[in-house]
Amino acid sequence: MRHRDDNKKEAIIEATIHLVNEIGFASCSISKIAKRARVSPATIYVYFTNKEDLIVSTYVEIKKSMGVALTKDYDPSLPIRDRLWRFWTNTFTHISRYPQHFFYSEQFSNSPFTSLVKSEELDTYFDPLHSTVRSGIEQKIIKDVPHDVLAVFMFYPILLLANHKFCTTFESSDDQIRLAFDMAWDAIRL
Amino acid sequence: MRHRDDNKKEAIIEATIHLVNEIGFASCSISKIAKRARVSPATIYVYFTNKEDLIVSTYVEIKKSMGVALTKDYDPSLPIRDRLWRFWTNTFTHISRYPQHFFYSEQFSNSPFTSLVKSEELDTYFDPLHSTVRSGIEQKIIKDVPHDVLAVFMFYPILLLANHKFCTTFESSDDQIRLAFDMAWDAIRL
Amino acid sequence: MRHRDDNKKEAIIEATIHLVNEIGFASCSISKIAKRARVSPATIYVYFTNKEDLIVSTYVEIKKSMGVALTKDYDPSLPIRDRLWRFWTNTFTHISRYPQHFFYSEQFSNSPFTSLVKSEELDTYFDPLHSTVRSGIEQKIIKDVPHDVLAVFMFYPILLLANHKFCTTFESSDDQIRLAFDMAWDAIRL
Amino acid sequence: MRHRDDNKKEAIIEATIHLVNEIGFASCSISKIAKRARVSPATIYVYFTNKEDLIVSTYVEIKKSMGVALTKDYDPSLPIRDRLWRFWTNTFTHISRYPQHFFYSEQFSNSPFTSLVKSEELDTYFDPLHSTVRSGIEQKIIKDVPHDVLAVFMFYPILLLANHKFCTTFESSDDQIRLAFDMAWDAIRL
DNA sequence: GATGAATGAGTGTTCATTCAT
DNA sequence: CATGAATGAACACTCATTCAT
Repeated sequence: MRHRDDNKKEAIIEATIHLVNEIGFASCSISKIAKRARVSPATIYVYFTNKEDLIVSTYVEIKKSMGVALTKDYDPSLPIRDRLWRFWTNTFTHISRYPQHFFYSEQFSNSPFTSLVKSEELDTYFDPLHSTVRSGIEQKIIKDVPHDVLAVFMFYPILLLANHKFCTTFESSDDQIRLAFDMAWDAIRL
Repeated sequence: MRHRDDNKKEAIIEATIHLVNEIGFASCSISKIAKRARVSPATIYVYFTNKEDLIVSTYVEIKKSMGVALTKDYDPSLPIRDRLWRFWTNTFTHISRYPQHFFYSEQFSNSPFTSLVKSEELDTYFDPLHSTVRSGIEQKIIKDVPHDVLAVFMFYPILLLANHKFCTTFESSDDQIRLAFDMAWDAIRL
Repeated sequence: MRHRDDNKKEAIIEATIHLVNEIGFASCSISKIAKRARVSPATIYVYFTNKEDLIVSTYVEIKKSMGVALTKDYDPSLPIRDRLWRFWTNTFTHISRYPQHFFYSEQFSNSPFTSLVKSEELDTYFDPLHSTVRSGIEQKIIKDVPHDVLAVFMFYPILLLANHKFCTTFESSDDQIRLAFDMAWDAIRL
Repeated sequence: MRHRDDNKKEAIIEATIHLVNEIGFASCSISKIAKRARVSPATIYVYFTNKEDLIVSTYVEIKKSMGVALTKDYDPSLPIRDRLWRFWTNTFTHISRYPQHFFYSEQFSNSPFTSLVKSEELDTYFDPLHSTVRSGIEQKIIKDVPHDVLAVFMFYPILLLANHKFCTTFESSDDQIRLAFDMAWDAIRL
């Protein structure tokens, strides 16, 4: 018996991401994905139970790798602001490197598929962010508002700035990234 | 000859918006919309040249009415911060009143259809925002960064906060709205 | 009460012929014809009971005008061969002048609509041909075979030769027309 | 994996031919063909890329088998007239055996689809005809006119005579076939 | 007479999925 | 494991025709 070919699974996921980038979510069909990944449509059903599973799994994969990238050099001994700065720049670097992954997750987040993701499964990857924010609040450095409100000013801006559909003028130069971070920091700091 | 029934066109647009809210953009088909609007699928093609036209037109309609709502009590004699505050609260009020319109435009913005909107056509509706930001910068009240970067901290946050998919804890109470505005203001003010 | 507008009826028929030439029989729809004729689809139903009627009537119109053209200078006092020669050249002249009509009738003849034409209605227009052939046989100048077999060699060749789909090399020069007539004459003469 | 069922492809082609005979080219839809062939409409797209491909392929298939039938006993050592006689009778035999194929190709030839056939692909099947005509001309037995003009008198008459829409009186008796051949021969011989 | 609105039935085609190999 | 064949259901869209004006 042959083993499951992880290359094949990965090829399918990569094909999904690229196709979504090229033709959009709605026009993305199993057969097109199969053609792009150079496998048979039936093969996709070896690795995923159905289209929904493929699309959600692809998202989860993207989010996981993003979580890993964000927190790769997490150092709880650093000051709050420096820790946040690292998250900020790591996010930018990661998005710049994998813009297609970013675009996919943007489309996914605004689709009804979102509700199918078990968020606990992903949350652990972003624990360092939560810890940092939590201690920031405890140390009276950061405003004492719910985490998701803070996220609106500290993390979503990166996604918006990196998205050329929304921000046509923003260039990911070091200067601009630092400037935007200062704005985010001004928003959340006490 | 029968005369054109504007109610019918509106019914089609409303059906589109509601369906997108219920089943999402991708699964939204002409025949489902027709059923929802209680017209024949063929009738949709009397009012719109094709599906794309229907979807884009619906978005434009939503955006226009949003623009009108935002700027309805625009008063250029007010201080910058007060003007922004009005935009902020108007947006919240409008989104709370028409959450479905809001959800539709969120999905639309993250779809490949976005590129089909002639943005100039809509821009005029949001001119007061641009003027306000511009004079804020001139008066050295607001940071001198590109408008879309400012928007990331001043306008998109409202959309995110109002979106219960992203912010599960945020309640649109007056207190919270004011608090969030303060954060936005801290981000952009000099 | 307005009178029936013959211009309008004619415009519809002309539009039908031209459209068939451009996009073919199968793709020819009432609404396209209406657009081409600059009338409303509903107007077509003022002049024709349905699509079938329109298509058959158009064919009949074409055939009638062809019959008239063929026999316009019919002179029963001329010798058989000269009479046939006039039919022959008249046909060529007419087809060259109205190639679109010719193409339409070719498509029509090979469709199941043909069976709907009351051939007697048209036959009278071609009586001179039949008389000529009949006296040719009686005078032992033409072979004594059924008229439609004679037609296969004396009349259809013109249609085929004039049809550039079948005959790519045939040029309607006087020489070639005379040469082809000689061949036809050789086939049927005793 | 299931293996491709050639019977299925043939069934689709046969269904196409028969339907065209029954209801005509224009009203022939994919779903009707599918129903006739007892397959799903989708299955047709396994074997043909689209409707056009199906229709053209069907024609090419018919033409090929006709070419083979015409030239099956081709013998270049026979006299010109005898060779032509064989083509003539072979054509008649073939058309009588497969009248539906004949009717299909007549309809096809007068449709806009004709232009899609790569004629070179088919020409080779009819090479013996061209050789025969060519040597007939060289030997000064046949008139020195373009091949397609000769075809108008030597080959198309068969199609017309066999077509009961055009020739209602012609019976495919040996006598009549021989008589018609004599007429054709008179037309082209020197 | 003339028309644009309106539609049920149909178009060609693609879909997600299953099946047999 | 891997696949091309096969399909019912759905897709966006157009059809010929009728209706109210």
